[in-house]
Amino acid sequence: MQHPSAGGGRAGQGRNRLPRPEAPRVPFGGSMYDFQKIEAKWQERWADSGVFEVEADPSRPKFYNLTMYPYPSGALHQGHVRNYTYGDLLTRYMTMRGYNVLSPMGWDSFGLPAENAAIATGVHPRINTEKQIARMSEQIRRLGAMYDWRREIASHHPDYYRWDQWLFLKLFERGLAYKAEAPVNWCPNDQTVLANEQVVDGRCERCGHEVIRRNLSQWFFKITDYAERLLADLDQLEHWPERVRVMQRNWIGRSEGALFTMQVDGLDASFDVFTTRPDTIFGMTFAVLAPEHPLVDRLVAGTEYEAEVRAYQEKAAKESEIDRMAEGDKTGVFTGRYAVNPVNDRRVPIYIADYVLMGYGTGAIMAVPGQDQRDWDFAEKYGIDIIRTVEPPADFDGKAYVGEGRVINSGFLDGLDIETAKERMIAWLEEKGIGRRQVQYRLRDWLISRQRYWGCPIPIVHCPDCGQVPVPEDQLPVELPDVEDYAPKGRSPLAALDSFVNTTCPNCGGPAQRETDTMDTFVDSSWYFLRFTDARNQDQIFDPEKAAYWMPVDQYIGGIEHAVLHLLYSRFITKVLFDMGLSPVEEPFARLFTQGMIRLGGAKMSKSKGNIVDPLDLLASHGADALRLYHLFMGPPAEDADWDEHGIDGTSRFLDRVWRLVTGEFGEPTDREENESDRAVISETHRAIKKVTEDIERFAFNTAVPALMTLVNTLVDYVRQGARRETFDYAVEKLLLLLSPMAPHIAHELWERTGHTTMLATEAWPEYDPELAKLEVVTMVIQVNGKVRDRAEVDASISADDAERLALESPRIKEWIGDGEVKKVISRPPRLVNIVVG
RNA sequence: GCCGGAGUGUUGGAAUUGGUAGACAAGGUGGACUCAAAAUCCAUUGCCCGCAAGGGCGUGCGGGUUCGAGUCCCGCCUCCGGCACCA
Repeated sequence: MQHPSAGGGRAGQGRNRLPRPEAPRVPFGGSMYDFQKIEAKWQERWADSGVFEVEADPSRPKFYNLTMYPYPSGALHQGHVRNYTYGDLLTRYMTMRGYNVLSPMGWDSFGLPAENAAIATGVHPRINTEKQIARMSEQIRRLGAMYDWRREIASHHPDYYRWDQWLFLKLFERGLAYKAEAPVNWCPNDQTVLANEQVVDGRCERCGHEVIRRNLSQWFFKITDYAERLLADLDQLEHWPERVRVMQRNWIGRSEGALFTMQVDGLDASFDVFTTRPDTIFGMTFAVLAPEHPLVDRLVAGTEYEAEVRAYQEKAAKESEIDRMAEGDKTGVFTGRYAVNPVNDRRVPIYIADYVLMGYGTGAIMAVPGQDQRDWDFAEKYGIDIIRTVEPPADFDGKAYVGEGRVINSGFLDGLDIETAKERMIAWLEEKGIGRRQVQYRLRDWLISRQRYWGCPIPIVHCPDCGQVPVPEDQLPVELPDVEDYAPKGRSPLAALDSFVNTTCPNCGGPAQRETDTMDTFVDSSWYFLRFTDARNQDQIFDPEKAAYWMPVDQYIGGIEHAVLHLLYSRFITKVLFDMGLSPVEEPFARLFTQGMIRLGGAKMSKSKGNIVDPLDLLASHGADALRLYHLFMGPPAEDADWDEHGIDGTSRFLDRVWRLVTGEFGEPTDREENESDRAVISETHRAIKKVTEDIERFAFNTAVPALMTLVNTLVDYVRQGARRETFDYAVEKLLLLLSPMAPHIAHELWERTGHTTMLATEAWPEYDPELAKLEVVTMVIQVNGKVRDRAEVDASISADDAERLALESPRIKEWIGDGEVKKVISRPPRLVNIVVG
């Protein structure tokens, strides 16, 4: 079973496994160039040249350009095309700018689709996966997207996942990986547990099935230890989209408040509560425990309330998240016990209710209906007292009051503003030793074990005597064995394989059993960008020196769907590796770009909806350059875009015009004297260089393409009207340089056909001359009272006075002024003069 | 509910700092070429009035600031996304 990159050969080795379709396209007239042939030719040349194969070289400026590595589904879709088109444009552009550009590609190749296919067909996921990888890498090559394929990685390969296991052991050593029993999210369809991040609206992020809650013993990564750093460092990520940072901030969910202990009246028991409103403790009229709270049993054992409480607990346990939230109306039951409010010794009833979640804070709350709408709803329903501790405004007619105001009914806090009262109360709690200041996060630990086959085995041995024993590093990788039956039965298929499970304890040598769960595939992807810096290293996860040169990723491009999944996990793991002294950076991705989705008829393209526009068909009918160019042209890269079936015809026509322009079909230039029209062409060429360069820098590819179209339209007119050879050749040369990152095949072919012996990809990006780029003559608008009434062609360097004079002399303007009085003239040469008439 | 983003021709979109609204495409219409069609080329294409010259209106809605607002401010509406019984 050959790893896709095994042998370390050049990209050429795997090429052309799929036959290139014959050009079935109805060409636009007889002049259509043979893009199929040209694409094949240049893809081979680029691969053979090794231009995009790079090494760390501290003497040169680096640019690490990364697109999110794909799951090898076997079929390239438009989202991939958009992604790789943007990425490749930058690879080529930055290469021409003189950077040492690292652009690697790999495969996120563990995961459920391959395994589910295996269950259906009986074919081993490895066989399927590697077939898909071969197909997809071929398809990516056909886009003309260039990568350093020598660095190709695939997460299902033991050379890769042994470092997943190594990483796991390092986290285990540091106390950042632990196994614990907890209520977890279980997807009955995928037959596995899920991390919180992988549950969306109570449903499995993958398959959409409703998730249920189960108490299971699972492996976690302690990402909560890094909550504060993950939150604080978001501020440094100024080149990330604001909305991704907001999503992560929301997800981490930091809140400040106080934690304090309440005694249960008449029982030697207490429980802690967290509140963000310590200023309102005097208003507490009841307390609520989550149904799963461990204290509940003791509260009700042997009392008349026991039966009802147990019934409620069972009901809550059975309900899915969706059911719980759908109910709207708050429910709960009284436990028959009272807690003592520490600030005034008031006895308050203790309820259990499912609106209090075991997973957040302490799983118990003080309830202050006067200042909390949820508590108000509950108090109203169960007839519990309501005490306001913040004075609402006179005109307030709502229920719970959560706004600003003066504190009332609160003993020593009365009269204070809320903020001061909070501080005062925290100080009081600390002084009395019953509470303290507390920062609480919404973020939970990352549940990383999965009860599925096609993933990285967790390198732990369970020994009856020694407990959890890590597999020694020199015994890695723990290889994923072949199994007969992939179907999950509530536990990993590996558990059925005695030869895998039964082993000896690395510690005492006694009989022991292997952990049979596999790791979440997001573990694989949380450090792959570091592996790319040193992908073939057999001795280390990566060489820190190489990582020091390449990291951080300068530009990361991918979908928004990973805003709080992959992008949060990667930040966490990078910080851990930083703390271990391996990663040179704490933040892996300096710049992040999240591309919009491609839709068709307003809906996301998907196989199930049957609204797929297959890029492979377009590669055959219009070619890679036209396809790439249309993706660039479609709209702002960050925004969703609707696929227009005619759109690619437009970019295809454009390329055809370029071809005919350069090959002389619109006319041949001549050797004549230079005149005004030649200087205008030079000037426009420089403006195009300026525009395209600036637009690429600001990720405005959708306006960079029109800049080239405009230049081409001008050059077509120019050559038809009799171009001067020297000027024409100059403009065409710049045009091809500018076009090369966007439509590389045609640009390279025409570069060669215009007599260049160098490879376009390694030419320097053109510079523009600001003087030449200036317009000599511009259209100045003349307004009267803000309305355009006349226009004049003026010298671009016209003075304000001259512009004003010219405007006032215009016969049409004179007419508009009539006998009105000119009160003011605003002269903004050379664009505009506005005459204010009273 | 809280937070973030967006509303511009028939369509995708452009207008980077307040200064010609609609670049560039797509689609439409008319024409040239052709036996015909495709392709290509030319013209035209925001709405209304007008034979024309020209004029009026126009960037979700209502106000405001300004000589001048798609752009800035205030108040709404609609859509998209995130978080949400998180104490």
